[in-house]
Amino acid sequence: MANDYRLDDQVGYKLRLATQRHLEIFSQHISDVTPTQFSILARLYEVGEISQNQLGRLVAMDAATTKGVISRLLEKQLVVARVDPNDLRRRQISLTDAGREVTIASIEKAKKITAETAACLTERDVQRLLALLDKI
Amino acid sequence: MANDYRLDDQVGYKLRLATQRHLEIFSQHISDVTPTQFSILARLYEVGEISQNQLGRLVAMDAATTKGVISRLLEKQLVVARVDPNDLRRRQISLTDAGREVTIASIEKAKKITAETAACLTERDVQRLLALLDKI
DNA sequence: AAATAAATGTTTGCATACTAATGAATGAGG
DNA sequence: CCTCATTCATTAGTATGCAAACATTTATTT
Repeated sequence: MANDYRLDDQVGYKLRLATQRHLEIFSQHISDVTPTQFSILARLYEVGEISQNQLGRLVAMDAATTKGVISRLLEKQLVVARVDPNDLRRRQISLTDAGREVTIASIEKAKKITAETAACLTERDVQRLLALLDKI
Repeated sequence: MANDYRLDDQVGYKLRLATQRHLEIFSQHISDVTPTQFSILARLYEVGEISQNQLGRLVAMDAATTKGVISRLLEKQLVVARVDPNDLRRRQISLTDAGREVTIASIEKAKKITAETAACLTERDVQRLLALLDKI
């Protein structure tokens, strides 16, 4: 029966709504970069200079998506790219000074974002949610 | 300190990964419509003929996004649109016979998708996850 | 060494998704 | 009846995100 199917109770639908809500909170706190761009910056801050595709893999983005995100970060002069002399296929990406500043400042704000997103949840709820999302 | 921030432990990041995984599972089972298109179809199946914008609101999409989704469903001839004679601004949307068939068939598949997405979760986990996502 | 395979990055095309601006139609109040 | 705010739909612009096709470079195999 198709009549006992409730869209509102589906995991995929709820995931979209939760993501929607989170993106809204994000943009209220951080306006200079998008969530996706922030992921790249935060990861780059963790690992230092690294090739473009490898960086993309570290944040679970495919090469085409990564290309676009990096292009926009290059335009904003938050990162720089240079060809790897040891492997001419690779573009090594690294943070600029401005990029490092934005990243550090954003990380502080991101902590508030995570807190606000999970405002209705207890600490245990958050851990539980992360664990459940992990299993998917 | 920015050093105690772990991207991998953030709700937003995990939401993106979980959504990614779910979209992959979805496309493996249902190839004729996208998850977004399916949401529209499923809701339309529930409520019957309704105006385009109102339908969009019922699945939490803004007018611009709804417009694109409906256009593609019209091209596939799964829905039809007619101007509401009582309000010339409105486009009333409804399922075609083909659309109804696709919707019913997809709902059956969607049940499997939800099951597979939550394969690593117990029934209680799923309920808990839905409740947690709801709170966000 | 030559042929083959694999990895890296780019481009194009399609589908979401949001903001802002626009135009048409409606309804409420004066 | 007329104005004005609101609603509805569309359009343009920006940003993800994926798949597929491609060129370049590197690694492997024969």
